[in-house]
Amino acid sequence: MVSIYLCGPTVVVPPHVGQIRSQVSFDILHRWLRTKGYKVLLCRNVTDIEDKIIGRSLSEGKPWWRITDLVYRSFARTYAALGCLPPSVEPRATGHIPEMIEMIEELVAAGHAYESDGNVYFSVDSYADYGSLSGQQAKHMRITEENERGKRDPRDFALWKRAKPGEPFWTAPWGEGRPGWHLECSAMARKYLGTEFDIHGGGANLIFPHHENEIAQSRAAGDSFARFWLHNGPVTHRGEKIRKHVRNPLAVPALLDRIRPVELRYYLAAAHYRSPMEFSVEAVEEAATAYRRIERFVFRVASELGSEPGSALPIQFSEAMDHDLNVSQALSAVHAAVGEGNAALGSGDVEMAAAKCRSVRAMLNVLGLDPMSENWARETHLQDVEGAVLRVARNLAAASAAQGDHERARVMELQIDMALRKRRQIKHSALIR
RNA sequence: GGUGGAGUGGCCGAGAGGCGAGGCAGCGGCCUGCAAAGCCGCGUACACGGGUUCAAAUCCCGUCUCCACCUCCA
Repeated sequence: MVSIYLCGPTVVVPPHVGQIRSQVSFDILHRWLRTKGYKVLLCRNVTDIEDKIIGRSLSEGKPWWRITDLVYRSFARTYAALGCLPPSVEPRATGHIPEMIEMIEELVAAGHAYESDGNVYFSVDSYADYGSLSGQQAKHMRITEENERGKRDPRDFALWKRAKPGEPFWTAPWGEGRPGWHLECSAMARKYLGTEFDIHGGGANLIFPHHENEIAQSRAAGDSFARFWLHNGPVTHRGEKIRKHVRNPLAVPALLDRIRPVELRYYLAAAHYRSPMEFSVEAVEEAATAYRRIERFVFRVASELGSEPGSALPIQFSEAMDHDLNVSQALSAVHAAVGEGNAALGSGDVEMAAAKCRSVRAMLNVLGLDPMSENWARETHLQDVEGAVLRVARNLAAASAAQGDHERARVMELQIDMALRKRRQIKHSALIR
């Protein structure tokens, strides 16, 4: 059994590509561990109370829970659309206030935290190993000047934040307020995974301060906490990090109106999870072209010979996956099998073609990219319909031409052409915006 | 200022001392009534300058450029 704590979303605005990349990366880890025969206990939190949520709530005049509810659903739909397996547990911060208060009390009792004017801070000085994950050293840290009153050390961070007038609050021994972000994860990890677990994952941007602070809190409270840390690389766009905005052109729900989810997943999966990625229209289109070749092979074999998914994986594939989830290299085994399968089809070796197809599907299944899996079925059917309509239209045009009605044939061809061009345009324009 | 990471052929993107990952695009060929699809073939790339080594994209030293983090950001 492998226990994993994965940092989930702060549900304030719908997911952007960077957040989705993180989930896809860890979904592949999840699938690979399962493939290797491990049971996986995956805990992915939802941060549903936080400054920006309160900010949106106040500026839009909606209750905070209405915003988090809507945005949570957007995340859930997006994860599902991209074929991410659901976590074993998905705890919300606001559902675990008692556990958090209990942990804060432990930290206060142990001398690692102190109360100051209704806030409770973690005392960084009290934890000797602070900085061990990120390599950050206290003496070099930049210090911001705002709101430091009440802290003994500017680096100390909040475990409990006193509510300002009009803000949502919960009642604790220190008064009315809400938990600090970092603490949520420590408390929920302990509740669902115990005091020691195998892997803690998240985006590299969380290493400092979030994960550093989690370690400090949990260890100071006596937990061993995570044995291994995995961080996925950032996604940039036009040379910069993708920022969260309510109206974000790279919000995934909007992208999915125009990009097939499976192609977005292929694109995000194809680079090594730790590499930085520069998101661009061209790169996604290239990835999509590559995926479609794989997909065509699978559909062709399935329609001609039928296909059930295989389970045997080529050794190159398994070795690549075992080597720190080298999906790029693993995909080269997929492409090799597709090429061999197509060649077998060409030479009429149906046994070989069917075998290669099983192999391809087994590999793609590990990556969550099997075109015949349930995930993509709806999309696949739509594509089938589209293909069928197109074939009929082309046949009609050809028939008209054969009967000598070239005028009519020409009109039909133009109409088909226009429809295809329109489809392409929609795909492109949406990405650029 | 500190910390972490990156610079690979037209493009995307692995690799990390010796055999040119793979994909996309391009070119040539095969197949096909044409086209599409498919198959086969075609590339001496590793930011720059030094060094180590029989051998460097890979190790060492230096330089440049870029990104992320040091803000409740995946």
